[in-house]
Amino acid sequence: MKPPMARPLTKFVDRLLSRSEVSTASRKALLAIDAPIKSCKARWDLVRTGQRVDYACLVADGVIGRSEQFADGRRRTVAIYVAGDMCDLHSVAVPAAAWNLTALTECRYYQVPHTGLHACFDAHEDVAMALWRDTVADASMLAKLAAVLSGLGARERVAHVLCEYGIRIEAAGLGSRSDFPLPLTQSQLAELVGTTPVHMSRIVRSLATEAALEQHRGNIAVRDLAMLERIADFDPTYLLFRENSPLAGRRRA
Amino acid sequence: MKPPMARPLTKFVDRLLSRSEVSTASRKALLAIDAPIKSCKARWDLVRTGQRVDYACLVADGVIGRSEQFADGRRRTVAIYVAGDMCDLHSVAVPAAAWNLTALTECRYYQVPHTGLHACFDAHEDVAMALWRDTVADASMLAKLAAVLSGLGARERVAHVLCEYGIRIEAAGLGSRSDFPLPLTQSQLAELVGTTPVHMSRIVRSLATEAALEQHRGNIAVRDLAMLERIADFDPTYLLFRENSPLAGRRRA
DNA sequence: CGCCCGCTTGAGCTGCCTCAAGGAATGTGG
DNA sequence: CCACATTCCTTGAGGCAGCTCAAGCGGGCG
Repeated sequence: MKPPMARPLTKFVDRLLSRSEVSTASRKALLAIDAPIKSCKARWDLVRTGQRVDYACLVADGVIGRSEQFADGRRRTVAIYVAGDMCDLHSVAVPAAAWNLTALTECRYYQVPHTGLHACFDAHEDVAMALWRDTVADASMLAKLAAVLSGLGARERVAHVLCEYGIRIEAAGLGSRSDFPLPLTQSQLAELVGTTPVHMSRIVRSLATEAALEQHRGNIAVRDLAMLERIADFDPTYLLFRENSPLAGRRRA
Repeated sequence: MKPPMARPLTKFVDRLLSRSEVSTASRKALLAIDAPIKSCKARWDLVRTGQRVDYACLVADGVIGRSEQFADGRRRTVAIYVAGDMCDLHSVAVPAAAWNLTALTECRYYQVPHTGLHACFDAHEDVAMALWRDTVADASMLAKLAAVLSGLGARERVAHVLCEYGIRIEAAGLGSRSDFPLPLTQSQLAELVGTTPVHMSRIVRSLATEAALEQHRGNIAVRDLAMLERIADFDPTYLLFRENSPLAGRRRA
């Protein structure tokens, strides 16, 4: 099996470009970074709370979740990352993790050395801003999730997560927002939206009729996207895509 | 009334130092930034969604909340900031706000020009890292809140918020974690922990007996802090204070 | 004084959780 | 190829945490 792309950071650079301007020189520097690729099975912890890392994980394939664990062992997922996402970019600034990264599906990922990122960061001011901006986007998604968790009912929360995921998948070029792969288990989704697996099942059923969801072997097709977005009260502004992008938000007078 | 300190960023620099190392030269540069001070009454929106700003708000006095608004007008608060916090540091990287900043009490705050921060950021590498690190800490609190909101009951959520707030107040030198000012309304707290004001009232009562809380004119005294922390399953690691700090976490084998 | 705002208390309703069991799909060993 | 385990989804029934609606109460302030 040959590597999926010659330059590990290709997809990540695309991601940065969806939010920031980055000069050609800076892009070259980023693409020059080399990073070993790893793979792991579902349920594997890539990083554990307290662990000190000297690389950041760039998802190449599969879905990775960031979770917090309570004393009794229960976990809650607070973010999910797909191909092209650098799921612990923050680790460059804070090497001792205060979170867990877990493979939610079988995964491949690059271990991008901090040294490489740091060098780019120092040498190219626009890279520093782009990385910072991406960190902010990540935080913005967390803030949104917190708001959604505290303010909406379970059905609306699920709808919201689906909307966000769809757009991000589209941004990553892995599908369209109305038809995309979603290789997660209902239990895993439940852990993300703060419900139980049982209730999740009922919600999915109800959304399936209301927004005309169709599921086929790990994929989701949304026939009535407008309805889904209305249920979720969804506005993609918080994803911080560039204003000229078709993915940017439109609402808010 | 004379200004509370000659250099607007004094407290902010202290804040940075609680998480990062910053050289004396860099500190001087930060302290040299000048910023106008403003004041406003409770309920005032300092920044609204969609607004474009060229300054960041540094809290001098009072409490400011970051909130997300739903289509029906309901708001949920996802973060609160006290004196010394730069509550939209992110705006340096993302000038178009995707959030609201609202004064929860009467407030004074500095409008710190982005240009000044940007200049420091460019000239001093350690400032860039420190700012990034603070952004990450902010995100870490959001992640924690999301986890707490989705995983704990209302009573536990309130306990958690109190623990976090207490430590942050202590870090800011405004009180101790077991006796601190909390000038927020029960309705405002409810908005932060995702409950209703009515239920908030009952929770406060129950915590008051369990963890021996005492309230006296806008202040809270926690007689049984250990109990409160146990209820909340609280571990301050996620606040990312320096490891040698008395505020850093200890748990997690 | 009277108004408004924040807190409290009560009573009834409901969204969601819990517990429990059964079924489909996939994998594993004999 | 079949017996069996495991994982995931589904469905039902009962219970509770927390919401809603409604009313009363105290304090600050015009």
